[in-house]
Amino acid sequence: MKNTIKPLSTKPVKLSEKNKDFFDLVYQVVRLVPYGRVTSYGAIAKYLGSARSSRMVGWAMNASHVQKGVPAHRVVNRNGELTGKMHFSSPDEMQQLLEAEGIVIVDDTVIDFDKLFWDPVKELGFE
DNA sequence: AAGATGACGATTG
DNA sequence: CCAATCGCCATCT
Repeated sequence: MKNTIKPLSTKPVKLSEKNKDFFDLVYQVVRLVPYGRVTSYGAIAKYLGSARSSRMVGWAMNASHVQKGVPAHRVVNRNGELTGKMHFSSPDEMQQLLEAEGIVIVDDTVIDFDKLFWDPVKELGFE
């Protein structure tokens, strides 16, 4: 799997305007996740109005690692599992970043996920 | 052009 | 509770 966004490449960004918007929105929402809290792909998808396109959120996150200020480690799946840890520079980086924020993780799963869960729809309101 | 893939999620058996 | 399936939709091969 190659990155679609290659800012350092001669190849231009290969994203349509529509997707660019979607990516930006995802980044913005993720950036709003408070320190020590987490959210899910589905929650973001729902907030963006595409409740059934959580996979696209995951895809957006895949490209987010080239962005700055996007705490991708605060985004886990609906069970609080660190499903995207393998996509970090180091497989353990995601967990370490979360633990550094006081989040307890056991077996790649966030403990008290329901308490730490930050739902953009609920916190920011529906648009 | 067609089928496979995936940082997902909900449902069903 | 675990496994199989389906819906979703941009990308990749």
